[in-house]
Amino acid sequence: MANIKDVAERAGVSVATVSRVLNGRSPVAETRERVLAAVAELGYRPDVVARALRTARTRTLGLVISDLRNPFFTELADAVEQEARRLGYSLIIGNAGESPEQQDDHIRTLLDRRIDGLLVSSAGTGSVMLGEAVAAGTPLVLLDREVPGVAAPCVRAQGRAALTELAAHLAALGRRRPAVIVAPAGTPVGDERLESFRTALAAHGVPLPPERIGASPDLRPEGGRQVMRRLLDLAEPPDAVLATDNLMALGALDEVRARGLRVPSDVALVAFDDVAWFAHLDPPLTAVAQPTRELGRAAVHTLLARIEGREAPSVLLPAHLVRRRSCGEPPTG
Amino acid sequence: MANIKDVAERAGVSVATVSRVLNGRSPVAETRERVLAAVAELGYRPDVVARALRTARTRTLGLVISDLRNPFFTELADAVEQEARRLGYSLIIGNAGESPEQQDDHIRTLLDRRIDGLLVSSAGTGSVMLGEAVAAGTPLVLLDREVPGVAAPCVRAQGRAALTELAAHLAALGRRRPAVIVAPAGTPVGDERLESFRTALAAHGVPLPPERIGASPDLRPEGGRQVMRRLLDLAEPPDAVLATDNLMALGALDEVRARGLRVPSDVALVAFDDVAWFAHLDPPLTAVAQPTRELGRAAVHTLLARIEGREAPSVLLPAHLVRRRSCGEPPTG
DNA sequence: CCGGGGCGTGTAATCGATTACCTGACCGGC
DNA sequence: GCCGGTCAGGTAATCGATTACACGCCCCGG
Repeated sequence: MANIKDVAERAGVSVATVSRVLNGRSPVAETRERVLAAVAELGYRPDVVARALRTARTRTLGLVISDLRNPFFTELADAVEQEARRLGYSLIIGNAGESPEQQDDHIRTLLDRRIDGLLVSSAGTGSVMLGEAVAAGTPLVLLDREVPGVAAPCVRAQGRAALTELAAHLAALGRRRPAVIVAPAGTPVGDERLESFRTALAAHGVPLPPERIGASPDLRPEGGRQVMRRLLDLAEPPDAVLATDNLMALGALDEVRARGLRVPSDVALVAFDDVAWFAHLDPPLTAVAQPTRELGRAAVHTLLARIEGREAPSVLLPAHLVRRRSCGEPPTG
Repeated sequence: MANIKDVAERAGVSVATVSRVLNGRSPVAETRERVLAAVAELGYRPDVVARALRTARTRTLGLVISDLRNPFFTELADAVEQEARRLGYSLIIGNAGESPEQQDDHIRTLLDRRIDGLLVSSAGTGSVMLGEAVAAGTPLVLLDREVPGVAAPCVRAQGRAALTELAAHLAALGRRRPAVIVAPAGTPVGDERLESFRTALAAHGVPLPPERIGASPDLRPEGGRQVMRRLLDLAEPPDAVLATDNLMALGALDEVRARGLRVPSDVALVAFDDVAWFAHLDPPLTAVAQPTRELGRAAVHTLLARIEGREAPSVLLPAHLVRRRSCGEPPTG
C-alpha cells in the first residue's frame, strides 16, 4: 500500500507538500495538480492510524448500547451510526446486554482505542467506567438514560406531551381503570413516564392507584407478562395497560391472549417505543413513538459539540402518540 | 494520560523494558515487579493507536451488514461482536441498508482504517469494493450471502435439512398446495432455499408449480405482502406459504389478515429466520431457525484463520425447524 | 585466567502521517 | 539597487509504541 513518501517521490515534492495539498493548505495550482495526479496513479489513501497518532484524533466515536437486541435501541444505534458517518466519523458499537459489567468492559476498550467521544445508553446505574471516562476527559453524552452522579449532557425523549394525549385518548374511549407496567425500580426514565402519565390522567379525573402500577423485574417480555398476570388477577382488573417498554408490552400481550382475552375489547394495550413490527401485530399496537432518528442526530451533534469544547446542554425531544387499534378506536385515516 | 516513557522513568528502566514486560518477554522478576508497580500507580494503558501503527495490526474487525434493522441481522451482528470481543478484537459495524453504494462506502472507510479483516453480508451482488478489498489483500469472509466472482470463504446456514423436515411437516398436515415467497431474483441464498424446498416436496409427491413461486421486489414487509396478494388471488390459492425472509413473512401475514382469512386454518405460514418476536405473534409462527450465534462464531474464527494466513474453507451450518402453530399443529410440548 | 555463550537491558530506528520552523525566490517601494 | 515582505515548499521533530542490534555482565568450561 502506497504511503505519503511514495506519493511525494512520484510527484517530485516533499511529504510536507503532499500533506498540505491533501489537507487543503497553501500549495499553488501546478504543484497541487502533480500531487493529485500521483495520488490517483498510486491509489494512495492516507493511513488513518498514523494520522490519529499524530493528531490525537481518531475520528471514531464509541456507542455503548444497553440492549442492542431491543428493536428500539437497534434503530437508535442505526440512527447514530448514520449521522456519525455523515459527519466523517466511524462508530464502534458495543452491546451491554443490560449488564453493567459488560458495559464497563466496553467503555474500557473504547477508551483504550482513544475514541474521540463516547455515547452511552447506560445499563443500570452503577457504572464505574462512566466516572472514569469523564475523569479521563473523554467527551461523554448519555443517550436515553440519565445516570445519577455522572456529569454529562443527556439526549432523550420527553414523553409528557404524548402521555397527555394518551390520557385524553383513553378517557375519550371510556377507559377508566388504567394500569402501568414500569421498568425495574430505580430506572429514571420509567419513573418519569409514570409520573407524566399519572398527572395527565388526573387532569381527566382518572386515578392511578398503587395496585395498578407494577414494576417488572426486567426489561424483557417475561417480566411484562408477570406484571400483566398480577394486574389481570386484581378484583378490579384494569381496562387499559401502558407498558413503558416495547418488550414488556409483548409479554403483556402474551398473557392477555393466554387467558383467552382480547385486545382491545377486554383490555387496551399501549406501549412505549414504536418499533416497526408493532404495526404487524394483531391488533396493531398504539404506541408512544420516540423520535429515534432525531435522537440519534442530536446525540451525535451534542457529542461533537463537547469534542470541540463547546457548551452542550441536555436535549429533550418530544415523543408523540401513534394511534392504532389496540385501544379500541378505528385507525385514523 | 501517562505514556510508556512516564512508566519507564518511574520504574527506572528504559521504554524497551516496559514494552517487554507488558508483552510478556524476557525481564527478570524484580524488574518486572517495578514496572508493573509503575504501571499500576500511573494507571498506564498502552496507546492502541501507536501500537497499531508500529505493528500494522489494529485488532479491529469490520462488519458490513446488509440490513441492521432486520432482526435476523441484528442478532447476527451481536453474535459476531461478542465473539470478536472475546478474542480481543473490536468491531466496527456498518449498516448498508440493502444499498450496494452504502456498502461500498462502508468498506472503503473500513479499509482506510486498516482493519485486520472484513466480514460482509453483501447487499446486492455488484460491489466494486469487495473486489478491491481482496485485491488490497484484506482478509475477507462473506456472511450469510455468497457473492459470485468474489474469492472468499462464506459462512452461512444450510437450509436443506430444515426444509426437508418442513416438507414432511406440511405433508403430514395434509397441505398439498405449497407456495414460496422468494427474495428478489439473483439472490443466491433465496434460490438455494427454493430448490431445497422443491426437492423436499417432490419426495412427498407434492409439486411446486411456477405460479406458486413469487419473487418479492425487495426484502421488506411490503414486498412480501404484494406477493401474497398475487398468491391468494390464484384460482387455486396455496394452502401453505413459505417466506424466505422474516420481514417478507410479516407482510404476507398482513395480507392474510386484511382479507379476513386466518392462519393456519385458511393458509399455513412459515418463515425463514426465527426472530425472537415470532413467538409473540398470533399465531406463533413456525420458522426455519438459523444458528445465529454459531454463525457469528464461525465467521469470526474463519476470518481470524485468514488473518493468520491459515487456510479457511467455507462453513455451512444446518438450520432447523421450529414448530409453532402457524401450520395448524398444536405446539409440541 | 581467559574466552565465549546466554541473558537482561538500553539505544535508536521505525511505522506514516502532521506541522513548526526555516530557506530562498520573487516582487515592489524608496 | 537594496531591503523587507510574502509565500511556496523543504527539513526535521513529533506522536507512542515495538523491536533489531549492541552492550555488558555473569558464569562456566578449558
